Amino acid sequence: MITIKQIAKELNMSATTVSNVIHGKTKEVSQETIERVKAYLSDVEYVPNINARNLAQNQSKMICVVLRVREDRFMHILSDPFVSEMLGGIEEVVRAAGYYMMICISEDISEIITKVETWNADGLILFCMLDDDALRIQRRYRKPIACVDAYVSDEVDESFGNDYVNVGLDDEGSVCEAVKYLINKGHKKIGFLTDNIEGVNAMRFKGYRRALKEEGIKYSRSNLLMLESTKRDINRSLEKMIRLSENMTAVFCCSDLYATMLMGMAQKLGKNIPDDLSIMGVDDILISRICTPKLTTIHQSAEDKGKIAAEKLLAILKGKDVEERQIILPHSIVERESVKDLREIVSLKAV
Amino acid sequence: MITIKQIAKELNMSATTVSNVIHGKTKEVSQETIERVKAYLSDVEYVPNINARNLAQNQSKMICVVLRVREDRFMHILSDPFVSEMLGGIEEVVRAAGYYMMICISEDISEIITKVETWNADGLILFCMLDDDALRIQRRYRKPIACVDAYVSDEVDESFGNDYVNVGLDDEGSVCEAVKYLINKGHKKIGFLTDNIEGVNAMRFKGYRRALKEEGIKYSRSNLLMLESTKRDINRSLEKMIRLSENMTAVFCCSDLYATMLMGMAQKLGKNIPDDLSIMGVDDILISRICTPKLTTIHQSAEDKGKIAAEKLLAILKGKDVEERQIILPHSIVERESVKDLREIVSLKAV
DNA sequence: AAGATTTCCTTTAACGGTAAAGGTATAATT
DNA sequence: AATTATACCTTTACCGTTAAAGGAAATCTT
Repeated sequence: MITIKQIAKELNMSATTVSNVIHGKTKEVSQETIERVKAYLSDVEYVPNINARNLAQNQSKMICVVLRVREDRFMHILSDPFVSEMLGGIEEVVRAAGYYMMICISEDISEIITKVETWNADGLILFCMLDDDALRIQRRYRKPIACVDAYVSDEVDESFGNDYVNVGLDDEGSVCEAVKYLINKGHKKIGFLTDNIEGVNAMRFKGYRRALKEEGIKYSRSNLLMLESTKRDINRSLEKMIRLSENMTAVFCCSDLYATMLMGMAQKLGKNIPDDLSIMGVDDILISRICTPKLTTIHQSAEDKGKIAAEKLLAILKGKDVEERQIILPHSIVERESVKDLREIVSLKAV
Repeated sequence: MITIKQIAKELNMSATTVSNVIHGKTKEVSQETIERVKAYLSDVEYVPNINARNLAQNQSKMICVVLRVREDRFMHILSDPFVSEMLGGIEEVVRAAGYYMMICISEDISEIITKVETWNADGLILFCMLDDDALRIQRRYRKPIACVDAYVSDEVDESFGNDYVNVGLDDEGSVCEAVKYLINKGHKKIGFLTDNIEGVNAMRFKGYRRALKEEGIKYSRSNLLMLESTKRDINRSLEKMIRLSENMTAVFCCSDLYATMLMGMAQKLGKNIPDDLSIMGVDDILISRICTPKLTTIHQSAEDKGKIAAEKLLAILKGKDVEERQIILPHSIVERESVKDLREIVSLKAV
C-alpha cells in the first residue's frame, strides 16, 4: 500500500503538497504541480489510510447505528425485517454522503459507549432506545445523535442539546386509530400484544387504552398479552398468547412480525384467521403483504425512517441547523384481510 | 476522551508502561505499578483510540462483508431476508471474537477494493461474488478471504492461496434434487426462474438441466425465465414471467424471495397456487413458512452460512490451518404446499 | 524603490498508540 | 569481586496523515 510520504519522495516534494492536491486545495499548489501529482496518483492507485486520517483530523466519517438488544432474543436483530429495512435506508443515505456505517449491537449501554468511543463515530443513530439510556450515551459521548423509535418526553427532550433529532411515528395516535378501527368493526374484547411496555410501546399502549376509553370500553388487565420473546420461550409463549386470547375477538400486535407469528401459531392450533380471531399489527413489512390472510396493519416506511434519521444526522454533522427536532412520520391504516367485520354478521342475523 | 499519554503523565510514568498494563504484559511491569495503573484506569474509564492502535499495529480487527449489488436492485440488499439472516450469523460470530464488522456495498469492484483498503480490513467475506472478481480483489488486497455463495472452479480455486475458504451449498445437486422432486410429482413443463446465470446460479441451472436430462425431459429455451430485478422493471417482469409460464405446470425459482413474489403476482392475476402453477424455491427464509400456500423449497440455513464463513475466516486470521477450503453445507427438500401432485389427478381420472 | 501582498512550497509538530532499543538498579552466578 | 542475568522502567522513533507555521521568490502597491 503506497503512502503519501512515498509519493512525495518519488516526486521530490513534501508530503503536505501531495496531501493538498488530494484535498483539492488548489490555491496552495501550482497548476503544474497539481498535474504532476495527479498523473502519478492515478498511476499508483493511491488509497488513503483512514486510520491515519481519522487520527490526524479527529473524525471518522463514520455513523454508528446502535441496536440495543437482549442477548437471548428469539431472532437476530439484523434478521428482523423492520430493522433490516430501516438499516437499508440508513445505509443508502450514509453511503451517498461519503460516510461509513458501523453497526453496534449490545445489551449493555457501557459496552455500546465503549465501542462508539473506540471508533470515534462522528454521529449515532439510536434505535428503540429508552430515553434515559439515550441521555446517558449522549452525556458521555458528546456527538450528534438521531433517535429512531424512541419515546422522549418533553422534559427529557430539553436535556438533549441541539445536536439531536428524534424520528418516529405518532405511536399513541396511530395505535389509537387502529384500535378504534377494530372497535368500529364491532370488536369489543381486544387484546394488546407486546414484549415490553417501555418507550415507544408505552405510547402505543396508551393509544390502545385511549381508544378503549373514548369508545366506552372498559380496559381489563387480562387483555394485555406480554410475549416472552426469548429464543427459549417464544413458541411456548406464542401458544400461551393464543390460549389467553380465547375470549377475545381481536388482538393488536406491536409489530407485524409478532402479528404474523401469532397468526402462524393460531393457524397451527387450528384457528381460522380472521374468523376465530382478528389480528392487526404495525410496520407493514414485506411479509404482511405475502402472508395469508394478508395482514391489516398500520403502514409506515421503515426505509424512510432510516433515511430521514440519517439525513438529519448528516445535516447536523454538516453544521446545518435542524429546526425541528421531533420528526413525526406519516402512517396510515391498511385494510387487508386479517380483521373480521363483526357487524356484518350482526346485520346478516338481523335480516 | 482520556489518552494513554495523559494517564502516564498523571501517574508519573511512561506511556509504554501504561500500555503494557493495558495489554497484560505482566512480566514488564511490577505488581505494584499494575495495581496503580489499573486503579486509575477503572476510575477514568479509559477507552483506546482504535485509529491510533490500528495505525501503530497495521491491523484493524475489522472484518468487511462485501455485497456486490446492482445500483437499481428492486430492494435494498440489507432488506433481503436471506442476506440479513446471513449477516446476523456473521455479526454474532465476529462480535463474539472481539472483531468488528463493516458492511461494504457497491456495484463496482474498484470501489469495493478502495473501501476495503481504506479501512485496512483484516479479512473479507465476499457474498455472491463471481470468481474472477473475487480473484481480482484478492490479488490486489492480500488478506484472508471467505467466499459465501460463490461458485469457484477447481482451477480458479488453485489460484487462491491458503488464506481462503469457500462456503456454499451443493448448488447443482440440490437444484437437481428439487427439479427431480417436481418431475416425480408428475411435472414435465418446468420453468427455471432467475435474474442471472452467473456464479452459483449457473450451477443451479446446470442442476436443473441435469435433472431434466436424467429424467428424459427435453430442455426448452423458453422455459428459462429471466427476471428483470430492477426497481423499475420488477413488477412488470414478474407479470411477464407469469404470462410466459402459461404453458408450464411448475416453476423452480432461484430464491424463496423470488418464489414468494412470483406467487404473489400469480395470485394477483387470479391464478391459484398450486392448482394452476406449482412453485418451488431455495433458501427457506422466514416468509416461506408464513406465506400461503406455504412454500415447498430447498432448505438451507443462511445464518449458519454466515456463521461458518466468519468462523473459518477468523480461524485463518488466528493462524490456524484451515484444512478444507471448500465447505459444502447441508440442504434438504422441505415439502410444503406450493407444489401440486399431478399424479393424484391422473390416478383419480383413471378411477 | 521600499514595503506589502501573494504564490507556492517546506518544515515541524501533532494525532494516540505501540515496538524496539536503551538504561539502571538489584539479584544471581562464577 | 567481576560478570551475567533479571526486573522494571524510560526514551526514542514510527505508523500515515494533516494543520500550522515558516520562508523565499515573485508580484503588486503607493
